Amino acid sequence: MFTPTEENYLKAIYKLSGNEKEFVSTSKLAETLDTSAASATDMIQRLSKKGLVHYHKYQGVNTSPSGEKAALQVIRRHRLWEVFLVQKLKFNWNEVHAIAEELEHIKSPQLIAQLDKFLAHPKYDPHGDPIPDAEGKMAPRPTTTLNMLATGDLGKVISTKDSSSDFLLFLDKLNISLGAEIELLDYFAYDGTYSVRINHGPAITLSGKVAGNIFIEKL
Amino acid sequence: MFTPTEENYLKAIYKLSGNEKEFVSTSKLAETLDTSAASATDMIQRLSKKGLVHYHKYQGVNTSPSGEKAALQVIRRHRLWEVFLVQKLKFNWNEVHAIAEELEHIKSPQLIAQLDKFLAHPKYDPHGDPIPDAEGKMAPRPTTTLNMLATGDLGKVISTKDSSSDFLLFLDKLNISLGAEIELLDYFAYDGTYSVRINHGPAITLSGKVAGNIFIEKL
DNA sequence: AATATTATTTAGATTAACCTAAAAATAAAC
DNA sequence: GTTTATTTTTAGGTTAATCTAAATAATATT
Repeated sequence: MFTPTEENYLKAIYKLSGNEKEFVSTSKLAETLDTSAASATDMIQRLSKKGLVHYHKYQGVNTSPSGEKAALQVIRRHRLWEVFLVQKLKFNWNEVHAIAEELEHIKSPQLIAQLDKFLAHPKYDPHGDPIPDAEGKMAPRPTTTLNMLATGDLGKVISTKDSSSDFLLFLDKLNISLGAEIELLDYFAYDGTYSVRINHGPAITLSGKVAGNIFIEKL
Repeated sequence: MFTPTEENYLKAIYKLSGNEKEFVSTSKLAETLDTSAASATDMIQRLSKKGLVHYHKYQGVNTSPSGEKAALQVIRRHRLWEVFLVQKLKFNWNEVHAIAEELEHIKSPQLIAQLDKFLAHPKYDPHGDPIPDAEGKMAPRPTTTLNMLATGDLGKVISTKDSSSDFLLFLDKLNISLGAEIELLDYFAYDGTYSVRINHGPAITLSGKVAGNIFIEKL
């Protein structure tokens, strides 16, 4: 079907282009995949020839319907493996991404079907990201981040926007996990920081960057 | 460390050279790995330069100590994944080999350590083959096959010599699984077949080929 | 609007893993 | 013990995925 590299490009293009199906620039894609712009151009052209992406020279790329379908399969596999690693193998949520990056390229449909069954058909991965079903359908990603709340609002952490190991370890240190309740006490325009209470604990300060990477369901 | 292809070659060389550490011919290796003799020579020379095999032009190859260690790690990963697939994901023993061939190349030592723990440190895979521990040590492979028993002997099935899907499905049909008790009733020199009783059931006939691929512990 | 800067693509090379065909070495046959 | 057949190696080429450097297009600046 597809090589692991092709799958990685499709996934990255799909994710970067977002809900609005915006066109993704070669440089953005190359940076995401930690490769050169020349390599990205090369692969984009290969994917374009296979009809997996829409490509306009110098303008950017987009997944085509078939490319999106392929990307969603990779994302499904990735997220199911992450659930397995955390729930069954007892990994911490910051350790699973790199391993799932490898596991996601094993394409046996039976394997994924049985894994999904074994995990009791999970709907979200350990970072709160929705898992596409076998047809590629999944729950919408949340849109509200902690920094969008008004002073005095109470919210529940439902997913992380950044799932880098560093960020997740930092959240661990702050005792912020999925399901945690966060009350926004105050906003300081001067340095863009937030004063919050986590699980009804003492007031602490969060940077704007951190607050912008925590998806919240308003309560 | 090693590419998946390098690992496949090391594993094949290790297995083909057996307990006696015999030298393996290029053609045998190429046939096993379903590739050309030229490709095999190519890879043998690469592995030799890296000190992973002992190689004498036109004579054959052998794993060196470092090559053997690498091969045992791959075999360990392969067999652990097979246990997972059968015990946890409920695959039949004939379906797991191909999938484990892919999973075995994921090298995260943490992943394997946690998987091993999750599976409660299994000593044997679903075909009865011993699983090397983290240091590469494992139980010896059995030596007695069903066709070595004497008339009237009773034995227990402890592993399969051939683990091809076809053979395993055939054993399923005969109701022969690991742990089954087999009594050798008679041997017919004329066509090399055996009359046996499986789990104290009715007498049936097995070919010499089948009898030679079933490892037995004499009871 | 012309020029400078940045982004993108093309050109040309490299590496791993393969292939076929030809050459060389070993083993088998007469 | 030559000759023939087989096995193995070498030579040369291909594809996927990468790279750097050069060329071209798009964007920003003055």
